[in-house]
Amino acid sequence: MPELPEVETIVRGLRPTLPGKTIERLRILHADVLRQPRREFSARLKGRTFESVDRRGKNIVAHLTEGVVLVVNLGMTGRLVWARDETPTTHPAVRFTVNAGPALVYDDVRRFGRLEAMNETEWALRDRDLGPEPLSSTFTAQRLHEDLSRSVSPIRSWLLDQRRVAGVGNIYANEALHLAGIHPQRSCKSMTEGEARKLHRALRRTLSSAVENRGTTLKDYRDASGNPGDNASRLRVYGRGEEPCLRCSTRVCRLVFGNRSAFYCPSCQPFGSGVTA
DNA sequence: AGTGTATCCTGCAGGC
DNA sequence: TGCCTGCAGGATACAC
Repeated sequence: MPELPEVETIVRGLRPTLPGKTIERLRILHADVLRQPRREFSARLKGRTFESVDRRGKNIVAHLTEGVVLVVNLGMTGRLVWARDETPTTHPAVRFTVNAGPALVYDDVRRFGRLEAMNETEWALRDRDLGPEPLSSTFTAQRLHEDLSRSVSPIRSWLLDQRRVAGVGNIYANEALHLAGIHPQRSCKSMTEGEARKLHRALRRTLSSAVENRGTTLKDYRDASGNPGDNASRLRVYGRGEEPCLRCSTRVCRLVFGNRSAFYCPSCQPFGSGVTA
């Protein structure tokens, strides 16, 4: 659910309010969202003060005093929200009581999300396994083309692999491939330099415009204040199976592989040429 | 190395 | 109304 634009929106919402807050108490209502024993999680965080909040891929990364790093991956339905009356939390899993203002609540219907408190060294190791940030200057069309040339995976599967590119999920992978005119099952190494450049541009455009629209809310996603995003109406193919392509009116197809739905326009994204390269 | 499959969970929509 | 099935934005472990 929450991909790069949604996590970025949450982080931007937390930035003005979270730093300076000290965790006074933690209540763990569902320990299965923790990646470590609950006592260790609590001991590392209790009494620490938030200093900054960042995003890495789909992870919220909060830095606290004494070198403690809180990493939150929201899974499908996770939310990190301030507990206020206008944004009721239906499935709270962890509640952080802070020294001033409302509590910070990790709420997650399906509990696929994960939280972990670690030190800087542990975080550096985790960070190293993630691919480049698609909106950063280190992510170039040339690098993308080189990386693609080493894989025989279908391009959609490759885009979802967080070790290749960090932050892309099923919605934006499908959207970017449509914008780039590339079939989701095309093999990575069949990608020409021109196609890699198109895909590079499509990824950046798709993700940055979704950030501007504060993320895509299909059902569950909410920002740190509990508000939905505005990007859902901008989706061109995701969730639009059987509906006409907004570009050419051909019926959008739905295909399942890698255990996920892929949506594409067979006319704008032909499987066609270059497949067996 | 890569892929398909199952798994962790709950909720919702659709068919009967 | 109830029951059943399939589906959902993610990550990971397993066998092959």
